[in-house]
Amino acid sequence: MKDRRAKIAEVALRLFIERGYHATSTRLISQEAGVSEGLIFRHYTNKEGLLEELLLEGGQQMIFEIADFISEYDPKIFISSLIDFFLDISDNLLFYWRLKSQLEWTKTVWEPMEWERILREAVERMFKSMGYSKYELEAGLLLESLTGIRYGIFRGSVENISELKALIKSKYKVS
Amino acid sequence: MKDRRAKIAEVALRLFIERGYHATSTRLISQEAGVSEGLIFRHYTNKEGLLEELLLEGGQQMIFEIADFISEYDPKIFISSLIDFFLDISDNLLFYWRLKSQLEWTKTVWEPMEWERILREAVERMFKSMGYSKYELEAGLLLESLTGIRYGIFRGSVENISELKALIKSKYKVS
DNA sequence: AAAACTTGTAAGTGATTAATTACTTTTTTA
DNA sequence: TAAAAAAGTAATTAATCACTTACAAGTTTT
Repeated sequence: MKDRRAKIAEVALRLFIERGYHATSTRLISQEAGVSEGLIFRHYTNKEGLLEELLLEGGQQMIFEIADFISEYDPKIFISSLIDFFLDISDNLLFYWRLKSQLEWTKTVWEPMEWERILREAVERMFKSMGYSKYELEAGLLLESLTGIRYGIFRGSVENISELKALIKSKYKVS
Repeated sequence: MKDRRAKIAEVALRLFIERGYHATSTRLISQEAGVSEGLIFRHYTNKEGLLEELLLEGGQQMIFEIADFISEYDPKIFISSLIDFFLDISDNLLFYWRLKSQLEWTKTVWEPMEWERILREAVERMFKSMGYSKYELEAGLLLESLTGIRYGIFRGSVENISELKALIKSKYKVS
């Protein structure tokens, strides 16, 4: 094993999602990662610091992923891509999505991350260009709805994802 | 103080929401409730039993609340009431909503509660009676979207709740 | 009012927690 | 290649965890 720091992060992310942040001990992380417990604190200031880095790392990955369609000028393609982004949950983003979902409920107010602000602005711009008068409201509705549906997928209460995607796209007349 | 059992439940519910279930110790609950720690275990088998009773109690309150519109035959009134139910978050349901939201992320698959099944069936029935061919899909879309928006309200990312409600209602032509 | 039962507490229990210590090994730099 | 820095560990720390015990006080039943 080479990069043990990365191994710790990888294992911690998986365990935080499977068991929850507070229910995951540093001892368990070290055991599953095959390193000593002290090494965790050598690389990260504390358990919370480890969590924060995971969130930061995931956030940067998100910026990278949304870059594909964020500057798309065709509203149809943009919105269609947005829906795909939220509901086709790729393996490399799955863990980040779940971790973020989990953490949103411990804090009273969740400060939106950079990628969330970038995305919201882009969606608002798009609805404005499509001639919607209440474009901010429309953007909020679409984004929160898609978030809710993604939660539903995680929860196991959404079955026909592809059919549902088609339905949403038809409502926005983008396919 | 008379009913100390109820006091324990009340304090525990508040703390579970403010700090999360795992981050809330039985010691803290007892201190804030003004009782001995042992009394918690006199009334509840264990910490998890306390949590389960809170969920059960809240679930029964939910059944009581949805009873108001669940058997409404007019689709316009039904859907309008449904939207109000999800987005006008009354004080007596606020804690339950938040607790449920929080817990959905520790388990891999969330078994829907009784009130959720009752509600979903009713919404499907309603869309069917309105002539929607894909009534199950439509019900799912509306319910998950409303859940997402409610999450957004909790998170602090939804501002104009009344305007947003009006927008959704206009999309379903129910007001 | 005596017996039976419920409700309450103070003081513990062993286990587990995140984090630190003192030290060794490996890698990088000068 | 010698010195310095970084990466690693085993063992331990004090604090906290959920929960129990042994017993006292209050309430209901007979």
